[in-house]
Amino acid sequence: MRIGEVARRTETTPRLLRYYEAQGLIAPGRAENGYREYDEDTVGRVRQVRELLRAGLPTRLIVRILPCLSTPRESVRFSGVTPETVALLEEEHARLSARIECLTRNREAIGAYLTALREAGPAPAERAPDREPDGAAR
Amino acid sequence: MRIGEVARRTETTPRLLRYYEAQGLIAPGRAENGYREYDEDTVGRVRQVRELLRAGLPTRLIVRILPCLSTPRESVRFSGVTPETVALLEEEHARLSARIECLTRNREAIGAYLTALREAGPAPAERAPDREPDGAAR
DNA sequence: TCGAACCGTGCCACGGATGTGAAGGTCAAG
DNA sequence: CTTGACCTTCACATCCGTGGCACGGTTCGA
Repeated sequence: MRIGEVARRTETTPRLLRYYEAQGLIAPGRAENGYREYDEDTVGRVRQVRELLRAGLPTRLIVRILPCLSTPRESVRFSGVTPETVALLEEEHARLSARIECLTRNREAIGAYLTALREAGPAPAERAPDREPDGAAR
Repeated sequence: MRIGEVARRTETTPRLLRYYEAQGLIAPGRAENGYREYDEDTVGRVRQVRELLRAGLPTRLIVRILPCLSTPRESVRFSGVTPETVALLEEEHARLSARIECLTRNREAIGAYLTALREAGPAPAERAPDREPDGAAR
């Protein structure tokens, strides 16, 4: 598969795919004519990268955790794992946990606030009930 | 309290506090001589901001959710909440959920990988079993 | 065979985010 | 007066994601 098709299927652009390659996030092969040659997996991989980026992870980090996530689980390439790699992963694992915890705490705070709002008075009799009584959330 | 003390107590710098102010994250008063005047709450607020930033939230977002989180829960200032604000909060709530979900999924993938590693062969008879048998995480 | 569409490289630049640094002036106190 | 904390403003650095342009090679169909 060539770059254009991958771009279409991942809703990105060739430009961005080359950028990701430069960042070490994907590593396509090359055809004889110099064209990049992508396999099927790339599409999923790119999607995962994008998802992680949207979640706020920097590419640096993604580069490091992706190898352990993307390749098929079956083929156990546990052989080449150095203790350093393990330490790195454990560190990232902890980092992610901290991040998740923080986000969860704050999400819950927002949730609680919203709940309180709804209970305390959806319309303080001010003059409001004029629009459609049902508030379609966006 | 002046900027230097806040900086010390939040482990930041005056520079950064001015920056946060420019971003709308804090809003100190001013003394007659032009010096910024911070109240006690600022310290906690700054800490929370930093935490959220570390968790990967952009300041834009923090600016908007912070007002609902920081001020004391008792004094219910539910009065001035427009429907727009509520919608905004709901949106952010959803966004946070998505983010958390994504991070959780990937953290678990890392966790699973690590577990598999440990089970498959902590040391392929190379020379390892020497450290404390219990792995204190981190 | 010719052109269009595609791919390649390299480079420059923008825009926003999070900061940091430095210059130059003011204020308060020893 | 000198020192240190504070003020403002301009600039710079980095990262991430993009866009653009130039310039050349490849593929494919009319």
